[in-house]
Amino acid sequence: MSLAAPAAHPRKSERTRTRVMDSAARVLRQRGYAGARLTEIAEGAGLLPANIYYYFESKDALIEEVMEVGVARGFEAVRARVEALGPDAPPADRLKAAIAAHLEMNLAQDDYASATIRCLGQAPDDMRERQLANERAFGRYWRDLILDCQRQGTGREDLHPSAVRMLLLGMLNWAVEWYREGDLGPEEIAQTAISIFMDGFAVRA
Amino acid sequence: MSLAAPAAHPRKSERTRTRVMDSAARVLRQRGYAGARLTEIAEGAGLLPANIYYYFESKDALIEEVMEVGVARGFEAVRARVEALGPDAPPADRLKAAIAAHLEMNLAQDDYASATIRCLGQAPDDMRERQLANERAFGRYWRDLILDCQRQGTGREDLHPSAVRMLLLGMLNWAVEWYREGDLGPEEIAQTAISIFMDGFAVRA
DNA sequence: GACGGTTTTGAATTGGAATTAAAAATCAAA
DNA sequence: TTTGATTTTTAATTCCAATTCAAAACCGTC
Repeated sequence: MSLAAPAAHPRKSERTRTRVMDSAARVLRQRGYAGARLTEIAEGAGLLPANIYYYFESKDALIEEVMEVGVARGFEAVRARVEALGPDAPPADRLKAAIAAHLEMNLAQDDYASATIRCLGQAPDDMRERQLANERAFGRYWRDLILDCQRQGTGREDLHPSAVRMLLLGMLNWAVEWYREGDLGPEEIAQTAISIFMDGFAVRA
Repeated sequence: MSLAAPAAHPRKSERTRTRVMDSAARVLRQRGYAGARLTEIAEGAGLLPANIYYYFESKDALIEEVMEVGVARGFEAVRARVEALGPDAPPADRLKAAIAAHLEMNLAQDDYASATIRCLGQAPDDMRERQLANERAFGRYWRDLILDCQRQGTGREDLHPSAVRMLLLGMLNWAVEWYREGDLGPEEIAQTAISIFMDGFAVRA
């Protein structure tokens, strides 16, 4: 009558469950997979460690659920921003929008998305496998954004599309590691990333 | 008469100590900071876990030493490749050489360098502080490579140099997370990275 | 082949964090 | 206000990996 069945309680404690996940996402973003202690997560949610087990099977189950939400939200944010351009927007604009959305999402807004990025590499093998499977649709979406540019003639065709994708996503994802609130805000960083990725650092001849 | 005093033993066991560090670097690269078990490190070096304490104060001391070597080697590889161009090489060429060296070092050659990259974000706060201090010289070197391009007119001046540096290094460092031996080798990836970073993905008008 | 220093071993010990279980408290409704 | 379900607490317990320690084994040298 409980455990890992969120829908089983139409009751009010749904709220608490969410609070636990929010706290977990924050801690995970901050400390990474292995550094995250259940005690700190519980504290952040305002309850005792043992209590978490009323809502989640295990620590790993909690983390995995956070990561699922993270992927979903990241994907949604990117897609929404891209689709908002309308169906006839040029592929290059779509790609730029995706970059901005991804970066802003991860730097400014969502602990879930950035926690997911940080934890993927640290999670145990089986968990990572499942997670990567989850992200595949997201990966395809990026791949298509890039391929559309190439097909339409605005993206260079002499570059291996999947290398392009990985390098681009690396540039964006790694920002989670170094970004701290300060002089340069997420929007400026996003614009810089777009500018470098699309036009390059070199001065045009 | 031992412990953390490598120079105290001009004896032959210097060899074993190195073997432990090599193994640690490999495991660290593979599993990350928290995922690395002393047991696995010992096994990889062909000795028992307890034996490690004959050579190192603690697990953390071992890891920290690996990371120090990692930074040093990474820096050295980049600098060597850049300096090899000679003192009059154009800044853009120097920057390109640095990118290639960094990427190839981390993807193909050195467990120490890539272990360092992976672990930095996961290490405990005090250790990370010390490590970041260590990397500062490396960071300055990259900064200068970028600034020289800008000063000389081959690097765009409308971009914030430190944002450029972080995004570039992100693109390179993240490759450690996704790269697996396969179709695309380190050299091809390096060339793609250089091409994207310098000239951009967009087709020139 | 015995001796002192060096290195390895095996068998505890420790410590921290996850997890469990059962008792208490809370709460919503009858 | 009682009652049954839901939620929280308290107090173990378990588990696992790091660490310690004292005893052995090794090794070059006299």
